[in-house]
Formats: sequence, structure tokens, C-alpha cells
Amino acid sequence: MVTITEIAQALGITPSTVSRALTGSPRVKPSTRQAVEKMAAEMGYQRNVVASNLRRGRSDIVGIIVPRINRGFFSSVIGGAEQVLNEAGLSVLICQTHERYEDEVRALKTLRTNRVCGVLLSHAIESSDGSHVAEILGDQIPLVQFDRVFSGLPGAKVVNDNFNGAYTATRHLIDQGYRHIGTLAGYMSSEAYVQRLEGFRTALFDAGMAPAVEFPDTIVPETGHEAALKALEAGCDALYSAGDFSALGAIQALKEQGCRIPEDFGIVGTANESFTALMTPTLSSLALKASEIGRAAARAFLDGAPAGETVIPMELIIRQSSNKKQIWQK
Amino acid sequence: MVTITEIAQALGITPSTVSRALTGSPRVKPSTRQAVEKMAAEMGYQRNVVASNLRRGRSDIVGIIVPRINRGFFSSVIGGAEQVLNEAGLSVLICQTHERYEDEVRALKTLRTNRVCGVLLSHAIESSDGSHVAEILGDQIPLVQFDRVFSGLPGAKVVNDNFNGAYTATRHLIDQGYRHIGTLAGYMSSEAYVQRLEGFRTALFDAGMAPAVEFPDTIVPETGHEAALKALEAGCDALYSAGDFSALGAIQALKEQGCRIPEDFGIVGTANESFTALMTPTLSSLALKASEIGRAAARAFLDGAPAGETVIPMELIIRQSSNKKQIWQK
DNA sequence: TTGTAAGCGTTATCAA
DNA sequence: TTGATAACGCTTACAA
Repeated sequence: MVTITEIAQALGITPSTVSRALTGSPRVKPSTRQAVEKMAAEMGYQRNVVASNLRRGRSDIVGIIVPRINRGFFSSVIGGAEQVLNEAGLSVLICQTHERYEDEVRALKTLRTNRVCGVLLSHAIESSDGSHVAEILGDQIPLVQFDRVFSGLPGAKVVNDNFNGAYTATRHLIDQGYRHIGTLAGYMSSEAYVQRLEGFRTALFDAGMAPAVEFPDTIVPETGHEAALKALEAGCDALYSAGDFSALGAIQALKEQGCRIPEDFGIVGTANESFTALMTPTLSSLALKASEIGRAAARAFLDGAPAGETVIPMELIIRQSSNKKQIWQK
Repeated sequence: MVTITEIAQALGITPSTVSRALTGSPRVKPSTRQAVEKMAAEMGYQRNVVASNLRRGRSDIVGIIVPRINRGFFSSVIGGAEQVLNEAGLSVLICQTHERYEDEVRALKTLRTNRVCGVLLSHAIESSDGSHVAEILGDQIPLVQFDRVFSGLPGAKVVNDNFNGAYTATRHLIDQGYRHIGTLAGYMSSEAYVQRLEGFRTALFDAGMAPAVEFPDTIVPETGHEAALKALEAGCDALYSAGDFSALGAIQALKEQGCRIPEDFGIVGTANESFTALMTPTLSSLALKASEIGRAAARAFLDGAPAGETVIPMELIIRQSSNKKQIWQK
């Protein structure tokens, strides 16, 4: 591989000058710069970022840690972040935790030893506090948390407006005339789900309705299926689900029980996964602005990851599963 | 950050010995190794992979380039590859091309300047030949292509058995009693689609059926929708689609035209995207073994990316959209 | 078994 | 505006 030293020799100048010419330093004569650029192109020079990073003490790689990249939400976040970071000349190193604490620790260590210049993190369900994050990253590596965040950690946070979103979704079910509304609450180890639960409860309280049945630890279709059957037994006529996958399982259970949706039973999910628009009935869902979150997280990093929370509003998409009163919506 | 030099000073030995102890060299006295490990842990030492990579002339990062990470197929390939590579102590740098030639060039350059130890590539639709790949990577960086491959490039290839898969899918439509079978053929700039088209044609030929209407450049729902209308006009009663998204658009068009599926019209897609099982009617699809492809690609890289093609069989998943004769299938 | 010394390719500092 | 020099942290002949 061609080095700047070889370019320098070919031109009868020194590596320092070549380096300056190639990094855009103003302390180079224009004619020299041109000569260097020409020679570099001719010789097929490729900058060795590894050496550059060692010398500069930092890299141009930002690490992103997500539970799974094949969840629509996370891949869209990554897409949004990547766009902003690429524009800033940075690359992205992606790690998956598969929702496991151990994999999260491994991912953090990988990013640390690779001396990434920053970490964008949405923690695994299994991780119940953030002490390992602080311990591994130290205070050298800026941290931006998104979606699932630990409030105890330093750095910037980008979150969904879970409370108000869940409040709006629940309020919508109330407005549609449902009266016994339960919830598939997701994992309580995650603040996002706790906030959604609080929004749900508050909406019921504000409407003067009795506290409802709550099913925690529902996040996959199977657990949603099971919980929906219990909800029926408990006399529910609607469910706000803090996730779309559990809502999917719930709908399957309800259909098997002969429930008509939305006439007999209403349901709203969360995340607006792509399948929600393709199901029968189509599933109303509280949309997460995934790319927006990714872009916001990337921008927060570029701003130096200052402490503070950026709250991204959520948007209720009304489809068939909750549309008892046939609200018009395209 | 703590360096091996500092550890050496603290113990009154030299950096070389510390390095040897930490990299597991046998040329270290067991007691010394223990002392080094203890001190490293106490001081919170973190190996600087950047320096190590510069010295060794290579990194432990494998680059993966895919058109989009939020396509179920590609995210599963990445998942499979990541698993195998992580087990081998390697990390994964993921780049998206958004199907654009320019982004593919940019991704290749990024990986090259980061001196990745290998590249796993599935090329963008826009890239019609692989000359840029060879030019950018040179012969220093091993290349493994998967799914969408250029036959002219060196290195290993992992591909779907597109020909036989499409043959089987088409044969299935014939067996179900459809008689005027067309195809949504995808982009002809990609060998994968060309092979599927050949499998389709051969199945018709072997069954003694006339050549059929073929719609190239169909890959998104919109173009599938449009092509389906033309297929109806042309008298088709079935379609083999080389992609699921175009099949989705086609089904919408057919339903709008009052066609009953599968009674009046049969359709089989390709890729087995997650939504195929959630649609109404559910969509039969020729499944790609995504994780299997990812694992095979990673293993090929670990084996040194020897020239040659690994062919991964495809699996026909029969659902409602083609099940005219009501074949039993769970 | 350990130490010495050189160097990976780049960039920052200082001097010219 | 350019050059000389050192250093980033680590690895590895080679010598002891």
C-alpha cells in the first residue's frame, strides 16, 4: 500500500508537507498541494485511517448498540443516525445485544477497545441498570442514549414522549366508547415501558375510570396471545399494548375467540411496525418517529453529547383495530 | 488511558514483557503473567486496538455492505454473519448503499481506509458490474459476495439456488392448475433475478407451456401493482414474483379488480419477508435462508475467501395466495 | 525468560 | 511555506 512517505520521495519533498497538503492545511503552497494531489491519485494512495487515528488519539467511528437490527424501529433509527453521521464524515459500527446483558457488555468493550469516538446506545431488556455502561466507557467516550435510557447515566438522551403518547392512545380508546381498557405493558425494567404505563393509568384516572388490568412482561406475540385471553376473562373490551408484537398476538387470540374487532374489542399497539398496516384488521398504533430519533441522537453526539433529554413526540395512527366510530382517516 | 508502558513501570519490567503476557505468548514466566494480569486489571487497562492494528498491519473488523439493513433478508444475513464472526473474535462494520452505486463506492472506500480485514458484499441494484469493487479493494482485502454477486470478481460467493427455487415455485403454480403464468421479474442488472427468470422460463418450457408475459423492473409495491393490471389484461391467471414487495402490490391491485385469490388468480412471491404471513390472503413465498447465507459468508471469509460458489437451497412456503387445491400445510 | 530497539503511517511541534 | 523530529501504543526480531 502506498504511504505519504512514498509520495514525498516521488516528489522530492517531506512527508510532513504531503500530510499537510492532503489534510487540507492552509500552510501549503497551492502549487505544491496540486502536485501532491496529482501524485497521490496517480499512485493510488489510500489514507491509512488506523495510523491517523492512533496519532490523533481518536477515530472517526461512532458505535451504535441496539437490541436487534432487524426490528423495524431500530433499523430506522440506525438509518437516521447514519445519514447525519456520514454527512459529518463519520462511520458507524453497529452491535446487537439480542436483548442480553452479556452481549451488551461485550459490545461496549468492543467499541471501547476500538476507540470509537462516541457511542449511541439503546439498552437490552435484560440490563436493569446502567452501571456497567459507565464502568466500561469511562468518561472518555461520549454517550448518547436513545429510546431505552438509564436516567442515572451521564450524557445526552433522546426519548419518545412515551407518557403523552400512551395517554393519547388510551384517550382515543376511551373516546371510541370502550369502557374496560386493559394494557399489555411490556417489560417494567425499561423506563420507556414504565412511562407508557403511567400515561395509560393517568388517562384512565383523568377520565374518572377505575384502574384497569395490567399485564407486564408482554412483548412477543405469544405472551400477548396469552394475556389477551386473560383480559377477555377479566371483562376487558379494549387493550392498549405498549408493543406491536404483543398486540399482534392479542389480535390472533381475539379472532380465535370470535371477537369482532373493533366492534366488540378495540386495540392499539405501539411502534407502528410495518406489518401493522398489512394485517387484518389493520392495527392502530402509536408511531415512534424512528429516523427522527436516530437523527436527533446523531446530532446530540455531534454537539458533544451534552446532558439533557430530547423528547420526540409520538404520533397515533388510527387504523381499523380501534376505529369503532369509523373516524375518517386516509 | 492506561498503556502497557505504565503497567511495565509499575511492575519494574519492560513493555515487551507486558505485551507478551497480555497477548498470551508462551515466552512468559507464569508468575510474571499473573502479576501483569493483576496489575492490568487493577489499573483498568484497556488494550488499544488501534495501535495494535497499526503495528500488525491489519484489523479485526469485517465490513459488511448491504443495500438496506431494514430489509428483513439483509438484517438476518447480518445477524448470521455477526454470530459466526463474533465467535471468531471479530467485529462487524455495517454500511448501507440504499441501492445506490455512489453509496456503494463510498462504503467500499470507508472500509478500505479503515483497513478492515475483509468485506462481505451484496451489491446495490444500481451497480451493474463489479469493476469498482476490484479497483477499490485491490487484492489486499479478501472479498466474499453474497446473494447479489458479480461473477467477474475474485473471492468467494454465497448465493441462493435461484434457478431451482424459481423452477419449484413456478412448477407449484402449474401443479395448482394455473395455466397462464406471468412473472414480475425484478431488475435484470442483478444475476439473482436473471437466474430466477431462467428457472421460471425453464419450468414453463418443461411443462410444455407457452412462453409467458414477463415484467422486468418490478421490485416495489407500486410497480408490482401496475404490472399486475397489465398481467390481467394479458389474460394471466397467476404470477411468480421474484420479490415479495412487488407481489404485495400485485395482490392489492388484484383485490381492487375483484379477483379472488387463490381461486381466480394465484401468486407466489420471493424472500419470505415477515409480512407475507400477516397479509390477507397470506402470501406464498420462496424463502431465502438468510441467516444461513450470512453464516456461510462469514465462514467463507474465515476460510480465506477461496474462489468458488456456495449454493444455499431455497424453500417454498405454501400459503393461501397460491393454494387453489387446498394443500394441507401448517 | 526478559530486555533492547526498531518501526507500523501519520500528524503536531518546532525551527528554518 | 517547508523540513526535521518526535511521538501515538503496540508488537516482534534479535540479543542477552
